[in-house]
Amino acid sequence: MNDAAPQTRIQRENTARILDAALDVFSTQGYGGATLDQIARGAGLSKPNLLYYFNSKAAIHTTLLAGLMQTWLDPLRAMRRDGDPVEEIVAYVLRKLDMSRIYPRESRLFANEILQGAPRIMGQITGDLRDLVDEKSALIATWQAAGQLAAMDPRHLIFSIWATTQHYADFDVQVRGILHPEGDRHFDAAAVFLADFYRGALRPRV
Amino acid sequence: MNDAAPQTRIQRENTARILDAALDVFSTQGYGGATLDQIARGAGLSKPNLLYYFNSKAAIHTTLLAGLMQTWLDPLRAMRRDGDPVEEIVAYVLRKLDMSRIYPRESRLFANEILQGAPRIMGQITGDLRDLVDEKSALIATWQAAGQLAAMDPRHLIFSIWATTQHYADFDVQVRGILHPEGDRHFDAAAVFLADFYRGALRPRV
Amino acid sequence: MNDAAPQTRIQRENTARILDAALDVFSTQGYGGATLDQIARGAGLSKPNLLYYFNSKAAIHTTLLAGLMQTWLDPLRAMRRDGDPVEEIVAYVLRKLDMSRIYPRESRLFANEILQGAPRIMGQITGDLRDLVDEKSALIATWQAAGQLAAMDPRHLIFSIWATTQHYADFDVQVRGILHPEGDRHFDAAAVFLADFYRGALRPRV
Amino acid sequence: MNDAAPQTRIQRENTARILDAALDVFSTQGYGGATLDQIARGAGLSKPNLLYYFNSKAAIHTTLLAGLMQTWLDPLRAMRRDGDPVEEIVAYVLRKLDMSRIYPRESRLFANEILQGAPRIMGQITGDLRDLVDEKSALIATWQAAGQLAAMDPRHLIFSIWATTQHYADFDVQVRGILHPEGDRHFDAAAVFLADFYRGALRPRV
DNA sequence: GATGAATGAGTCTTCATTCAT
DNA sequence: CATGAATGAAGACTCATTCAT
Repeated sequence: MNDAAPQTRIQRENTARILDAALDVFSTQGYGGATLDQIARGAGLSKPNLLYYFNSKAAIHTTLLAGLMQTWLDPLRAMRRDGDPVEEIVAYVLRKLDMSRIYPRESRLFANEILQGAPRIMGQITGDLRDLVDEKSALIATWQAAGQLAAMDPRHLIFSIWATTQHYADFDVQVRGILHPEGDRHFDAAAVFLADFYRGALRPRV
Repeated sequence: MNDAAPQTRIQRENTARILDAALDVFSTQGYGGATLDQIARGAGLSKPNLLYYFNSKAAIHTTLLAGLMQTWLDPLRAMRRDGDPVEEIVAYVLRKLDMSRIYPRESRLFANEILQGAPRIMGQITGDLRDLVDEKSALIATWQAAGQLAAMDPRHLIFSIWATTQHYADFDVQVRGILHPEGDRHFDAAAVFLADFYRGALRPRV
Repeated sequence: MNDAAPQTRIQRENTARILDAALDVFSTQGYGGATLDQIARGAGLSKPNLLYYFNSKAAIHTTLLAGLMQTWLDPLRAMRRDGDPVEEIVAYVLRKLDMSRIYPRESRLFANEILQGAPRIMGQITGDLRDLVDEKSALIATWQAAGQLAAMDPRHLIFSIWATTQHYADFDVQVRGILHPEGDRHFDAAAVFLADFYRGALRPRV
Repeated sequence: MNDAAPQTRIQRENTARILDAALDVFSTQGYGGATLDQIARGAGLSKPNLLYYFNSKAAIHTTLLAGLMQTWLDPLRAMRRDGDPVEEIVAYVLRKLDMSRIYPRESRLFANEILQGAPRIMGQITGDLRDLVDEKSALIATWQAAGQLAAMDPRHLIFSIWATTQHYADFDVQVRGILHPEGDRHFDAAAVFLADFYRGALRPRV
């Protein structure tokens, strides 16, 4: 039963509960550290029943990763040529930060996969991801050539955006441990900081 | 037998080989995904012999983490009040980037620990680490008040430095997958980028 | 639902398909190695539906074995007192060989059962089978006493017939592996060989 | 620990006990029907300890089959050109029968493997085994051409010898169920029968 | 200091079977 | 008649750890 789309209501529900529980576990324990027991418990299902919906531990993990990359690229894809370059990039930063706020577990799942050497998504990295980065880097270079943006390596600029925004999801406990606890309000502070920060760094130097 | 200091030469060597192998394994597999077999194989020792040096899997992991935090803070600790604030911070960025180049496994070990919720080092985070961040944030705030630095939240600034520099260690395979392969030369490009980038962002706005 | 006779056409068909698929699986995997999944797949039914027709794995196996013994004895039963003894026995050999050609899976099912110690059909062996062998052995002894057949232990003679003829079903892959592939033509060669062979061995020595 | 030859005394002993127990189980239950629990119990070891000696269920089975084919071919290999052809073949028959008496479990293991389609030893069948059969068939043909042996297909003759002799191992429970119980004495009767039988069938017809 | 031997507790997965619809 | 859903028990195999030598 790992075909196409789920059919019945129960299937849809259980599949969703499994993926949700699996996201919890994989994103914190990593693939090797996760156990089906934890996932089954989290989903409120017996282990064999869980395996009735997904044939293996790997299948669950694969399913989670499958949709991830595309969702992950959406904010960058949405960066457009028209409009002010600096604001276009700042908007991208803020969209990406929003992803970290809304989907922190997905971010950590992704981070775990990369830390392990990306055994399952290397293809997507050197494929879709690299292509998109190449394309957007060219766009940024155009802006820079036009003097609308400070000169700097576009790829490393993109890396910096990923790093600074994902940090708030991946290193969440550290961030919270250092900032005196304030719920999720630090995301607003982060947004303010990052917007200022990137505006400062990106504005063309005279 | 993880008391005091190792005695004989063989003991010192084996302890070192175990920690080195363990660093390989824990940093890529995470704690749960790592096995003593992998570590023993990497160290060229039998599993029982490995447990002669460290009483348990947890003991090896703990030993690795123990020294880590201090080493990790050194570059920040070295940030001094005297000298030009912008350059002082840029120097810190570059020191930190160097850490990622020289100790990528340590960086990944740390990232893994945080991703898992920092169960073993939460104390150090809300202790030494927070204290140091508080202290250096105050220093940065002083500089800002003196108009020597653009105004921005000092803690989030520090987060951004951690994020952008550790990215080159933690997301190494992604970075290499996107940049067309060029050995370790991208660290130089990263240094140039980050120096420019931070100078641009930090210089006081008129 | 393994009572009386099947009722509807669909029931008859499905029962037949199940038994056919089960014969495939049990005869090659043995009882323990067979799974209901394999059988259900072979029959084109869902597992629960399969268990609607037969209450258990054991029930299917039992049903298969039940009819088997009688069919298996028919060729021997057909051996008659009248006619030439040598040709009567040769005719039995050829009938038995035909069984191996037409019902190789049944032969292998039987062989599997015996290899496992005949846990389910020991009763039939020491009952019907032994009785029939006793009866036909007496007949053969009569022929031998009359000088119409070379003297030899009648029971071991019967064993030899079973062995040589069933070999072509039970060790089919070995036979085909040694003879260079030639479809099913080797059964004709086997018939010629066995007829000659038994005539030579059985004819009274002067 | 499935390398080369066992080293220590304990290893030798346990390896032997495992293989002995495994032979019991595989030869009656087939590969799929056998469980490591049964084998471990038979060997007087815990299951993990058993897997310390052989890495997997398949490894035990492979080890058992590995030596088998060669041992199985020895009696045929020993058939020599010199001496009386009929007696040479009869001697082969009796050697082969002896194998069934002394190594009945090995015979059943082999039979099980063939019944399942020889998935693991097909290579040896179409290799060594076929080569040897080709060679000895040529020898038999020579004898027949010289008028020292009745004319008949040599390969089917060899099949008949395998069939009649292995029958006493593979169908042991059936043989014993039909013959009124008499310990192992029926092997002597079988030897007498088969010697007579093959002499009668093989002697050249006038 | 080092290794062979052993194991209890898990971990993933399969299987025969049941139940509700 | 038939299938989706569920499961307890077992099966193969792994793992951290222990013990004796």
